[in-house]
Amino acid sequence: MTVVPLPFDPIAEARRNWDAHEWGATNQMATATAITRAHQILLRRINAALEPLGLTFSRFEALALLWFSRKGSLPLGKVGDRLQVHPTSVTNTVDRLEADGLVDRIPHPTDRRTTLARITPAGRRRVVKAADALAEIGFGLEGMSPADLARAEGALVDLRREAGDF
Amino acid sequence: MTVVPLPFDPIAEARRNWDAHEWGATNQMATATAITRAHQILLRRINAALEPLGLTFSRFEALALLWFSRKGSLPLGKVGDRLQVHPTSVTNTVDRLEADGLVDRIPHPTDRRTTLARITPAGRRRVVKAADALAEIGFGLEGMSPADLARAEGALVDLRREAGDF
DNA sequence: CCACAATACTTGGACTTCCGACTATCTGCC
DNA sequence: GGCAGATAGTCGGAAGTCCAAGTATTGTGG
Repeated sequence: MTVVPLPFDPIAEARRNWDAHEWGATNQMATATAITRAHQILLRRINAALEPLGLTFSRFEALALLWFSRKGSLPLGKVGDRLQVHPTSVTNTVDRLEADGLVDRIPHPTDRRTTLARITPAGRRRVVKAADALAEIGFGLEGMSPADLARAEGALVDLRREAGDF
Repeated sequence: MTVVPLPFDPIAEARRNWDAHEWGATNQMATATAITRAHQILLRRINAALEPLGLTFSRFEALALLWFSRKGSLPLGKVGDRLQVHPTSVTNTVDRLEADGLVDRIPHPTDRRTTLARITPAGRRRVVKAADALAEIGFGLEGMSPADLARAEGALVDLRREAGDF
């Protein structure tokens, strides 16, 4: 992908245009754009760091969740709730992790509707390597000062809470 | 999608686990997760608001960019630079906008390699409606206070700049 | 106790994004 | 002038996300 620095901040530019046309909600527009761009940057860097390990960010998130879980397994639905993704995305993610032998599906002991995803020993080894790789690149956020990290995280708490993230 | 509030902040939880395993870069991990979740929330709300208009967020961004441009047209490459997306994504987006009659492709007057995307009158009408719809929902950021909007935007400036956004 | 509703997951389809590879065109330097 | 390399865009394929719909199982109210 071409990475050619622009001679100006595109968000400041958008702000001017937005105000000129009196479209309203300019501050929200600017913040939404900033979050979108930040996410694009993050995801590209993180996925690039995980690519040699045969993982993507979403697979890593799922794997880390299982790794942190007490029994090393969780119902697929719980995984979706925690990662805030659609059930079909969980199916897809677990399919791929299972194909790579990092996870397996086992039946729930009492509820036959439910399937558990369980991290395998290979999965545990892989997720540790991936965590190292991500820590190595500072999760793609090396451009941010500690103060900015805290500011960004804090500013987004209310949005996540109001949206039902917790 | 199921939206079941969790009884705790998953990021605080991840922070504890991360620290317990001494994986490093905990602050970056937390911020990266917050940005990822915020983006998921945003994108869902914005696309839901645009769906009745037959648009998606990426198509809207491209359309708005053309609408703001002086001549109502831009080379496809410029669109990609401004939106920070891959050239193939621009091809895809413009294909769909063109199929809906909101944009057309015209040759560059002097450089025959280059194709311009030009917004049509229908495109101009549509983008105004879409901007109204997005302002109506505050770009999906109604959960954030004005102070938090500014904090988030400010905290992400360095990341964008360092990544070549401008 | 049994029909109806809710829950858990999967399948198929649409959309966006990226990468690698390819064609066409322009630019620069010998 | 002409060839090598850069630039612009497209195509095919892989991956992620979502929605709508379908199957299987569990829960519940009359």
